[in-house]
Amino acid sequence: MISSIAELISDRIGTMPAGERRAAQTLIANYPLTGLKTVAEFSSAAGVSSPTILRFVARLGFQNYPEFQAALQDELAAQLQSPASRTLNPSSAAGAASPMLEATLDNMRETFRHLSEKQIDDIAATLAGRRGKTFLIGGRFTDPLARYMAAHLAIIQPDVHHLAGQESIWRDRLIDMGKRDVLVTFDIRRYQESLIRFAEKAHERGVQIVLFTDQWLSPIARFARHVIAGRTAVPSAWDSSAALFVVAETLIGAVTRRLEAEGARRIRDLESLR
Amino acid sequence: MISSIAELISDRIGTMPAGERRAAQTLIANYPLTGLKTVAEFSSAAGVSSPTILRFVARLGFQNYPEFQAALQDELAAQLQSPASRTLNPSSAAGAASPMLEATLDNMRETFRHLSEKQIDDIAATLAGRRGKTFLIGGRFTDPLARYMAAHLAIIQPDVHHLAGQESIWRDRLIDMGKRDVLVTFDIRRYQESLIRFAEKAHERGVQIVLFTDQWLSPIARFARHVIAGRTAVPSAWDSSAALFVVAETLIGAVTRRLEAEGARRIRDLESLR
DNA sequence: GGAACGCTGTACCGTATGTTACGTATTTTG
DNA sequence: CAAAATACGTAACATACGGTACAGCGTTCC
Repeated sequence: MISSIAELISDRIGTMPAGERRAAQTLIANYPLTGLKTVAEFSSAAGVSSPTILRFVARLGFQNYPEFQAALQDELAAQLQSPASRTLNPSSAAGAASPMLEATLDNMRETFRHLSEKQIDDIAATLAGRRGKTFLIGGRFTDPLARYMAAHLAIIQPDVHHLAGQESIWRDRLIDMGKRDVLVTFDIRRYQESLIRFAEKAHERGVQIVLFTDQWLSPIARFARHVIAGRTAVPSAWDSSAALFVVAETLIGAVTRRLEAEGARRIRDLESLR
Repeated sequence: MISSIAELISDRIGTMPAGERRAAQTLIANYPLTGLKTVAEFSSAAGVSSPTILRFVARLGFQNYPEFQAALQDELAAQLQSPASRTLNPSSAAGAASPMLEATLDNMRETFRHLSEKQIDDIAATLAGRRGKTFLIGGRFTDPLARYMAAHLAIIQPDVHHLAGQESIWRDRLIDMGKRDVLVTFDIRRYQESLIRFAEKAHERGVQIVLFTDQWLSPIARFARHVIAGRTAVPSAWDSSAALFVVAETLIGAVTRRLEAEGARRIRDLESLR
């Protein structure tokens, strides 16, 4: 059963030629506003010509463009009058449609339920307040998270390093690490021996360790100053790092806020370098 | 402070003559839809003549009718993009311990609302069904997402490559790309010139492009076979890639399920290598 | 490799739309 | 009560909007 135009589009988008597909994608991207504008605006937004837009709406079954717009407006009217209908849409939005999404959302709520604001603040203070260096490292699947965090932190403060590549390469960096430094580690099942060894050595040198792990806690938790335990279970062959990702983003935001005063100048300097 | 047009109207409705007041009332009655229709429709709905409508919008401070409609559309766009502001009372926000988390959860729901299951399936089929190679690339902040996806896909199928490092290095890889290959690109604001150029060249070689972008669509959308538009707005100095991350995980899961039959042997082989 | 097909954009057309001028009705004020 | 001012609608106008014909191009299928 196809009730909305959006569904109609995603149903037929596969059978459309390239140009019309671009039209469909731009419309879906911020639905339904683009469809309420003029043909010329729609076409230039999609990067195609006007006739392509008209052929697109014709393919959807509308006689002409105004009829298409009227349908969009009717849909919008129904939506605005009963906001509940949007959350309760049984076909696409509802829970059962994407169990993956639902599980992920649950994971995040659960993760943050066990994560107090004070904890976030403390960790942000650790990352923002220190005078030493920040190192980030991750495991096989979590290394991208370390990179993501490093990419942001490196902009707002100096001496942020992501440790990549061979294990032997990190080990040599240990010599640079001391009590004033922080090591942010990502490690979820299966926990990697090499990471554990490295974290332990860093800990012995007095490095403060911030650990992102799953709810079963990597062995690194023994050495860690701060531990963030995210939920990872989803109906998939793989574990999900999404909850940890969101915590990482939250932390990036918190650190940024703390450094805003001193960091603003730094960001301005960076902008001027471009 | 008057922020919305509705407020502006109720502010000035007292000083309006009878005809314009009727126009104002019919517009408020089912706001803002009547204002998006034509002057003739608006006027007949209000039971007045066309010029009265035009005088009405002129009194509100707009130069002409299209300008008035554009303002309404902008307002609507802002409203539709942040569903939280409508369902959640911004002042109360009892459950919202972390506004960052709430915004992120909203982003995900909103992202998946615009993303049909069929679309995911189509993209998964593209990634799983091809006989060619898969390349992944990302921008400054999204490159970790490309890495994350590559780390998983590389396990369940051969010829998965993450493109990293200098632009000149990717460009040389273009020579390996052809019609049977797929390029997964991550690009959010600010869109990177180098990525756009690269995607365009790949497109010219017949490579199928799967694009992860934000709701404003990277220019790469013009060349893309599939476009995933994720919501990125959060109360932070940075944009959030969390929604795209979850889509990536969902896609990884979908591809894995598709390859399970043929891929099972491969995974067994990998296990035995450890 | 050639031919047929389908897709896309350019250029043009008719028309519906927003806009304006003007005359009439209605209200307001002295 | 008269006269002026304001408000409103009818009708004519110009613009720009949606729609169409056609040619070029790429793609696919013999």
